[in-house]
Amino acid sequence: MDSNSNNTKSIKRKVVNQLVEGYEFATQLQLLLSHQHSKSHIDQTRFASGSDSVSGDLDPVDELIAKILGSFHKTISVLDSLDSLAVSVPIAVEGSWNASCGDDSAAPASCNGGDSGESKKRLGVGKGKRGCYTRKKRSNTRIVEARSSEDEYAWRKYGQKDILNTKFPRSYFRCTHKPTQGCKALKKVQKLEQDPEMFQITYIGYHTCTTTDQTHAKPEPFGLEIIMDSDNTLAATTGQDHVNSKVQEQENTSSLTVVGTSMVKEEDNNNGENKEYCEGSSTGEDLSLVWHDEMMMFDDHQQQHQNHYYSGETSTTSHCFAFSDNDHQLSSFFESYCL
DNA sequence: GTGATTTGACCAAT
DNA sequence: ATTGGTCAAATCAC
Repeated sequence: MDSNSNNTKSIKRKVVNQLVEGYEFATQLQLLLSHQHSKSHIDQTRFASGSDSVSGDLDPVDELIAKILGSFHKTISVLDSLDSLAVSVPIAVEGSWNASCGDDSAAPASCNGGDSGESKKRLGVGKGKRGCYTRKKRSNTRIVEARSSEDEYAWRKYGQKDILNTKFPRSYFRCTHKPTQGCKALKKVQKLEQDPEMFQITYIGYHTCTTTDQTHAKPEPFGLEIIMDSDNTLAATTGQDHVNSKVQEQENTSSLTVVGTSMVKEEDNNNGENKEYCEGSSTGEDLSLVWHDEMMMFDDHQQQHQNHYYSGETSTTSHCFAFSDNDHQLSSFFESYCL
């Protein structure tokens, strides 16, 4: 166990280094972006013309993004090795995920063999599984406000419901790949009453599918602004200056901060199936993806999409990284780093 | 014919 | 008891 802890220390050191590097890149990127912004270098055309930059000009932004991603990927692999050491890595992207682990996976408690026929299956059809499921607390949710409910994932609607005191119904989606890959990602979409043009999208869990129709994430409506956890406490914002006021209001509620963070997109490929894949067990991969996402959002941001993002992952406000309190070494490091 | 959506029923959490 | 979340048959769209 001792060698293990030594190992852990050195790995953590590596992690810190990588993250610091990422942080620096991110800062640079932030500067760049704000510059571009002030030059009103907003290429909406890129969005309109269906994607990919007219990219003759591989601008420094792209370069930086690549660096950042690289940096985070390194981190992830380090964390992975940590994981394989069976060391409990507290770096955990926040949240009581473990608590909610088993999430969907857990077999319905009372539904199985139960339901010995009888019941009130008025719809007959001996399936006897209707409405049969166990509801769990899900802490790993991210709430987004966006102009469109679309994103780069393929979702399948499985329900709609009128919600008390709300004007618009809420729609329920699950990943299209659930049947084939056991992907457990879910999302709920509901129009905002104040602004019916906007949708509040709640993402629950992460994609475990190796989905590829994620084809170069078309610059969909995403453009991050706020990231909050399911409790509505601020979790992250982009590093942008113009963090919208909503965020600011929330800011004092968050103690830890991070530079870019947000939701995870490209899940870990430990395909849900057998492993309960506690969504968010955060082997660190989450983090990278998170970052990747964030970058996309930065990009989108240029398109003036004012979407709000909340997340249950990591806490953040603007410039520092933070980890769950379990990892004092890291969090204190970043706290001081950020001061 | 196949896959996606709709919709009412069912169930768990509060 | 109420309400949100899920199931799955029916229906729709391609």
